[in-house]
Amino acid sequence: MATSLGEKLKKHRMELGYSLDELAKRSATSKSYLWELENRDTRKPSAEKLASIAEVLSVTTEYLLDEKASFDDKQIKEAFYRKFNRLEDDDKERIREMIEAWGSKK
Amino acid sequence: MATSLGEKLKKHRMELGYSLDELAKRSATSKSYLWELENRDTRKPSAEKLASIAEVLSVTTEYLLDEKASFDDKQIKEAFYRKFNRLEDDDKERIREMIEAWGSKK
DNA sequence: TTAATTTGTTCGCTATATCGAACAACATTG
DNA sequence: CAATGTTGTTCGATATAGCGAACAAATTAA
Repeated sequence: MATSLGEKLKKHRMELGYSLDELAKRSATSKSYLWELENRDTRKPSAEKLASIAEVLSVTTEYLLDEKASFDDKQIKEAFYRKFNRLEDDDKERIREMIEAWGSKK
Repeated sequence: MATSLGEKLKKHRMELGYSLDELAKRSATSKSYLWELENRDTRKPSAEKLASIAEVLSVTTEYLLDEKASFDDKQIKEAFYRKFNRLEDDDKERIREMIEAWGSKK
């Protein structure tokens, strides 16, 4: 199952239906460099770039980097939380309230 | 509490009682580059390097990268996380959608 | 069909990541 | 004290990260 960084990037990008250009715009990268990351396994992106891409793809950098890592729920949840954490404070608060309310409705 | 990458690296290295040279040998880096990472905040290490260092320091790359992250955030995160996970599936989905939407506004 | 638009690919250039080796400051030992 | 070892610091050299723009292939519009 050992999937390379490039394969993972491509897979998750396609799953979201993004073109290289689209992903480049959403993350802090360029189309051409994304292509290199996907197709040339000699590339070593900076932590910043990779984190930026990982966020858009809703995965963790750990998952992207680890050749052996499989894409399980933990990865998704971690990424989910990180996304939540980047919201503005009052947006966070509203989400918390919802979770609170829905969590006790049963 | 905004701690820079350099400050965090130094702090955790010292806590382990490692010299620059020692950390360089244990991770896949050089002494001189470690010094630059700690003292010049213009450096942007590759994901590989950072992951290697993070592993030796027993911290995550996410923690190292996120200027705002502090250790005590973790408990809060865990609690929130568990609560969210206990929701029903479609409630989870709605929350996810909101985070997605609010996260990409602006 | 052809024209226009969207995608993926290549290429050359500049900035910088990263190293080894030299140097400085300081501690330790005899 | 001098000698030796251990840290931290600086610097020049090299490889490559990462970009924009040009090009090619595919898709959609007309």
